[in-house]
Amino acid sequence: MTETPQTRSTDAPTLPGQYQPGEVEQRRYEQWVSAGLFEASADSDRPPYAIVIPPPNVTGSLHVGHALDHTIQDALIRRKRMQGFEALWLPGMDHAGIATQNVVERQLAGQGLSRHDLGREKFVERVWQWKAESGGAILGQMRRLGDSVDWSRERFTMDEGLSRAVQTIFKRLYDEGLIYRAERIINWCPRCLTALSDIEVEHSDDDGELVSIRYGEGDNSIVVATTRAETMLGDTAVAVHPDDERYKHLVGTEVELPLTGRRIPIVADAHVDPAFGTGAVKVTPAHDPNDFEIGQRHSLPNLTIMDERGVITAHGPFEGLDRFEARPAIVDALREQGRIVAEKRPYVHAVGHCSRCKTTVEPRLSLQWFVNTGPLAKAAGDAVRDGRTRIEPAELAKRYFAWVDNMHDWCISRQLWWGHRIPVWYGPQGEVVCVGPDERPPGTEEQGWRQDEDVLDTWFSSALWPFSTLGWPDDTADLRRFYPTSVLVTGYDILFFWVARMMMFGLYALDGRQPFDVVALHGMVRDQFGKKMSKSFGNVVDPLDWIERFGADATRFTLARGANPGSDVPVSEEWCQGSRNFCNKLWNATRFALMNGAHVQGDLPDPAELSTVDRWILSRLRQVVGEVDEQFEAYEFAKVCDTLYHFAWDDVCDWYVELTKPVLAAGGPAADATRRVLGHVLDQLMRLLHPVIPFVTEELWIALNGGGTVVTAAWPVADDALLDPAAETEIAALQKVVTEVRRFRSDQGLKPGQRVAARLGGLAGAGIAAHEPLIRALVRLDPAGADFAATATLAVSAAVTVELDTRGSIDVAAERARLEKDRAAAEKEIAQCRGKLGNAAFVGKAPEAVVNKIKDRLAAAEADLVRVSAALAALPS
RNA sequence: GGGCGCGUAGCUCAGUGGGAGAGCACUCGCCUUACAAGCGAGGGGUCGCAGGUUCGAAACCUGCCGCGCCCACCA
Repeated sequence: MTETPQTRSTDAPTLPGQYQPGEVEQRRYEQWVSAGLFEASADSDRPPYAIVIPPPNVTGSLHVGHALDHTIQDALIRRKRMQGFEALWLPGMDHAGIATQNVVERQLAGQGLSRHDLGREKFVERVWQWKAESGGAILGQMRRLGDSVDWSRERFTMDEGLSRAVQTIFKRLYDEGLIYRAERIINWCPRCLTALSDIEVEHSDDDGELVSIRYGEGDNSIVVATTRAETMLGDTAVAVHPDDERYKHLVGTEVELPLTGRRIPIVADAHVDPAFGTGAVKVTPAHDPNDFEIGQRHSLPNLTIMDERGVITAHGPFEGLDRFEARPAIVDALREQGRIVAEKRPYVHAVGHCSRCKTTVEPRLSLQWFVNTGPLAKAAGDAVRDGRTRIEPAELAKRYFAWVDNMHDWCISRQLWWGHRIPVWYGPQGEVVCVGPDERPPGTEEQGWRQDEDVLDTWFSSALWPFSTLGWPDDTADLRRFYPTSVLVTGYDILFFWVARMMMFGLYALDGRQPFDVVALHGMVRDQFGKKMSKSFGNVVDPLDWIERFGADATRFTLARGANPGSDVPVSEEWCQGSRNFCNKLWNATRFALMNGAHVQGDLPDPAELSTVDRWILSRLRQVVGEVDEQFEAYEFAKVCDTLYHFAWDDVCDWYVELTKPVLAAGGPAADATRRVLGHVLDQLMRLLHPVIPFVTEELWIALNGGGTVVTAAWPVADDALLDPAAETEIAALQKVVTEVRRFRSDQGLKPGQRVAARLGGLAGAGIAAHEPLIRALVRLDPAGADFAATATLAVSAAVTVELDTRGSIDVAAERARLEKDRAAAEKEIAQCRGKLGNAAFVGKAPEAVVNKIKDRLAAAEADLVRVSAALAALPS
């Protein structure tokens, strides 16, 4: 890429000709932090506005999805801060139990070590080391992004205070019977060697094979269908539906289980679907959740035939085989005995995988801790139903309800070392004691007491985040002031993982007070074709890379500009370049202002003393402030960006700045007034854009104001006194003339610099007579002299005509083609409007405003037709 | 299997009952003294298909086709 700065020697700039973000950003960020601008106070009298950051995992560095998440939060926080709220954005990180442990275990594996080689204590020490490195990198990235977080309140889920919160709520739930220990079938990862909750399991459709196996002999035999033949070693029954006539005579009898010699009963259970397979199900209570339920109902033994690594432990020829080796081996053995009745392969069915390592999950019977989610989930659902918490966009609330209304109990114990250890001690006499945060263990190891080896699911501590970070369980000033937090910003992908659980625990711990008033959900960052980012695809964006090349502002603007509520955000390098260009546009507009002596000085002049052009831009500004406010309140960040982009680029740069040039050049009081308006408009524009692109706006705002900081400058207020419809109409008419003349010049190949003598007619009729000098300046028209010889007459509107002396022949054919196109368009419009107005049903039923609009359109089209026809007739042949 | 959503310009997406839009890409012309990371002008869409409701449908309803996501213990 060759991007050579081009600075003109004729410039005497206050600012360099191009915006260089790198230099500005780091300097400004350090200034903001050292000035304490991001620190919130718990005892100011401003209204509170608080956001707790979704704590990034300490598993690595921030990706572009975090950059999106942070940009949105920072924009919300910065705007509220400017609006005079006591704005707290609380930063922190998550220990991310299984994920982080996996990262460190992989590092160890690189050295040929396992965590067991180090032992629990050393291993945990090692993870803390990793946390320090990774966490440091993350904090650095947040600074580069410009996150206006309160660093004095940074938290980590394994801080002492947060660990106390964990222990406190565990004890409370335990004492109330909402946490219990039970032997259940849970999701087990044979590679991570730990239990997983339902949501840590991803289902995918995998190829398997469905085999039908004959159990027993002759008339008393029964055929079962299964995709998991290897578990037959652990079968303790066969189940059929109670109403299934085919098998009624067999219920209560026993069959011999092949390969084992064991005899197992045939039971009737309503769970069985008679229409599926053979209508008979092998029952393996220790290795299948449904079978476990059946086993419970029929008092069947639970026969475990696999160890924690998925290796067969049942005595016999298959002992020692991995579960995936055992399956074909057992099918082969059964086939040799002639017991395979039918095979169907491939048979596609849903299989669960560990969300961390993708290993196929094994249902496993084991003793684990659970949260009884019933009452908690009910409360979490109700809080959204009754509006205490609002989900944005509202459509996603359906997913939330579907989840909380059907929640299973939550398995919270993990056979890991990195995390909050379960605060339960077991005594020599079988005692079980849950220890509260300020209590001592009930006895020593020497006395035969030992603490539960397991740690808690990482989501247990993150579920407390909105209040543990504010000091709960203590009644702190922060908690009183900032809870409930104002809004939670996160991706829809963790609506269940995290949001629902924060709702459950927040409502429980704080007596029905919701953890946040609003949940604002955004989507995932994708590439420019809407494809998911993945390393194998090579389309992953590193936010730091963009920040270095285009600036943090450009990166943020690119993300915010794609952020429609709840939907995915496509980004590309080209778009980021466009954002960088936008920042540069702002830079140069300000540079122009400063070069012309425009900066912020006192209050605006009275509107009566201002030119139409000045009143027009102020009116536009007023409208933009209103729109942006609405869009911010609706979390429509893409629209905020779009509105401001077009206001800045189209209205301010392309029109207002161009219109001010002749005025400024002329000097005098008019120029003074315009300078003040230009300074004001840019000042307000920087404020409006500051939440999204904080750095460049700070730099330019300071340049315009001669000091201070936009970080705490007041957010613009929509002032109706600035609305000026008359000025807007006038400038629209002016724009039409200018555009039309430019169109002609372009079509005719007239060089942009070439001056043309012209006579403008009908400006007074259009109410823009006063703007004639501006129009002439913008399209380089000179007054017509004595030797004026019109070679083209442009009919710009019904009123306005422009006669041009091009001193040469014009391209008549091109102009005719253009006019005929216009005529066709006008005729079509006329026919359409007349059709409508001739329709009695339309005129009778449509609202009057709509009918009037059609009438106006018809009148305009008719006038257009007259004008175009006249122009056509006037064309030389 | 259940649920949700999407299909509008080459690409990514706004638009949700009354004249088809934006950014990027594309074409043409320009170093016009803020900005070539720029300026001006322009081309391009029977709004997935088929019915229906309505004076009027890109939008509302039904069906179909195509795509995506979430949830799920049918072996």
